[in-house]
Amino acid sequence: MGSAIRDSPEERPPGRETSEKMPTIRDVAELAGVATSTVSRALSKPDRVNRHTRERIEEAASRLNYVPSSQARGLSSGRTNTVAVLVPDITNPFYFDIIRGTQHQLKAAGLTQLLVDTEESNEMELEALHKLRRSADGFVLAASRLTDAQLAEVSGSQPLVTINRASADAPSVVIDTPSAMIQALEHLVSLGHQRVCYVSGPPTSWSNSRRWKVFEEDSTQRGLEIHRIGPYIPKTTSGAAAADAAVRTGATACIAFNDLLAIGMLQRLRERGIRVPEDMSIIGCDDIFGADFCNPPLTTISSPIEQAGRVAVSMLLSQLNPFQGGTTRRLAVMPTHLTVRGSTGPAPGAQ
Amino acid sequence: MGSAIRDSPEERPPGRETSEKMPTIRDVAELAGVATSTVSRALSKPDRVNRHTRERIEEAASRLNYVPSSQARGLSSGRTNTVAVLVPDITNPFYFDIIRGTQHQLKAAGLTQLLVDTEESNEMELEALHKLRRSADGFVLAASRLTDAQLAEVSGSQPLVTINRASADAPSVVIDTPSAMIQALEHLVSLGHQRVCYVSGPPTSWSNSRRWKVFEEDSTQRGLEIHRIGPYIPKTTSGAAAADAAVRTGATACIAFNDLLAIGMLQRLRERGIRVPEDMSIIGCDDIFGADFCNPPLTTISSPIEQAGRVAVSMLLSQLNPFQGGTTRRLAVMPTHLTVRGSTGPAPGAQ
DNA sequence: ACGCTTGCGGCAAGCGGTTGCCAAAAGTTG
DNA sequence: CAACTTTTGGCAACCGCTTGCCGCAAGCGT
Repeated sequence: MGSAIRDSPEERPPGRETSEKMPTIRDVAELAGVATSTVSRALSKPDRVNRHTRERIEEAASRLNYVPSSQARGLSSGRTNTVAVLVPDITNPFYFDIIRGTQHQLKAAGLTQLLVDTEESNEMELEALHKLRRSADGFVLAASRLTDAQLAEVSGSQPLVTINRASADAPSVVIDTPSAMIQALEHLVSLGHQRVCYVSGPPTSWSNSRRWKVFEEDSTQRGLEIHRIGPYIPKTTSGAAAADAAVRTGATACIAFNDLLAIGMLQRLRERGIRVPEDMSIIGCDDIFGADFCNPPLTTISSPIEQAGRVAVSMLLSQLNPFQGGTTRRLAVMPTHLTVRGSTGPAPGAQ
Repeated sequence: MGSAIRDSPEERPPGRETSEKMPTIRDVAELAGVATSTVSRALSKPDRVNRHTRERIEEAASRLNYVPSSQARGLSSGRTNTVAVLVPDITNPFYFDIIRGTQHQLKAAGLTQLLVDTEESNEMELEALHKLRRSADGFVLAASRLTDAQLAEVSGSQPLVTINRASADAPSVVIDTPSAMIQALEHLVSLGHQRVCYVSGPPTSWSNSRRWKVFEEDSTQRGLEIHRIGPYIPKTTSGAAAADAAVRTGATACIAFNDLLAIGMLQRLRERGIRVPEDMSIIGCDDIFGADFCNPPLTTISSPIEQAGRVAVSMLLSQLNPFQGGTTRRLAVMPTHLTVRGSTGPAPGAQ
């Protein structure tokens, strides 16, 4: 852009009929007979301009079908009106719900969402954070794979909130799996299970370690025999290997890192003729799409995932506009509970 | 921004320690001892600048941790390097796969994806198209709910490609359900079914009418007794009503608009003690996440959904850069096939 | 050695808005 | 009616980057 030629203002290059030039703020100003600055103000700070003038401007704008360029706006104002949401795996239904939540809340605030799939990779996450620095006003990191140090550093330089990843350095919304994990173990124990197994997910996942920790502590306290297998990639396809390993441990019940893994196990066990829940009970985590209609329906730890996404955005917003009331919470804890379905039952041989 | 004060260049407003000013192209130019234009060129058209100079610039850039502002870049170049993808329902697994496909291909091309959920609404779709005109170089409309006229108009003013919505006015990638629909009916007939029912989806969905049309024609030709129920919102929750209605028609087999509906029906039928496939066969459409592990596993029409997303982006790209070889196809047809699982079986009473 | 093509880098004018400052207009007050 | 305050709208300087046009200098052919 930016030709220095200004000789014949009416001259138009031939061709290019595709779309007549888009109207700019200048066009609106001209049509309304005011300066561009007035148009700008009329549109973004309505009180700063006389009502009559404003109406004239608004009419001109709509007559021209004018839409301000968010690019230009961002350039001069410094804000992009965009929030980037980073998820480790866009195909995982768990994140779908988060995405839905963030999308909803962002739209309500008039911001646009930039969705990024980091493919479970620390590097990609870091890179995205870096490259999008200029393009987003803030970030929502769902299940960040960053190290504590990285997180601290990033958080120091740009507004961000994490989901399912507590940190002293960044505001977070965490899903309170521990309490439901205890409910899950309670449930298993009451069904007579003595040998339980935790099927673990990604080693870099904060929730994974958190779930394991609670599992271990609580099971130990209850005097259960505990096993741990994994780590597995949290997809249904890893479920087969997990199922086989689980069977070998001799456990009668498994709690899987997430539903995807649990569902994969269900499929494999069925394939091998191992009955669920008669021979083995399975509990998942998250209550994602599909957990209610798999076979058998999955007993799982339900969490208000979508709400978590919404809360995350709210927290981010209050960080971006420190005024507007709204205490800037550093931590939001979302409650969870055990949803009992068909994949858990009495331990084999229990009376 | 844009204070007119330039008196004391070193003066800095107090506070604002959050993040030191981001480096601009100017800083890089200074550090490398060249003009900003040279930096700009070194970074975007590497051949236009001497190798030695380029290296010096690159080093300076990385030393400063420089990331060009896509906003400013877009403002002057006219391109946003962003493509908006509009889907009717972000929570529908079908679109997940599309999103994944587009995201993948866009990233490969160095573009960013703007995801928009239009909530099955014609108005929202139109509005998004309008508001994002300036923010995106092009659009991918998945299962557009626009009318033909609207689509024609929009398509005339901005680059766009549709998925599952053929149109003379816009390039499209359509999933060839018809051929698989015939496979499905063939499958049912060979199992002895005589009375079949189509469970329809959104009336504004092009694929819905398309599927119904083929269903009707082919069934008639085969001399089957046909029924049609609906329309239903394509979610599992509508499946219950659909199942009840289907049972009342007396049909022994149903083909549902999509898997969501089919899965919902499966659940309801099970609840009512109607066995699938013994008492009734169910066929879905799309082969989404979950179709393989529901109970019973769903016989469905599989489509290369993710690939459709990828192809759509490719077509859009060749529209955006008319050069770069690559015939600008106006239509891509994705093949489909019937995947037989457990939800279909011999017609009740058939020998 | 000279005119010419080429390669490389700089100049500066924008892109389309926003916003600090200011002055004219309008409203208040004594 | 003059002096003073408040509105309201315009001016113009950017925001950070791209790009058309130029000019300088090195490479070339004869």
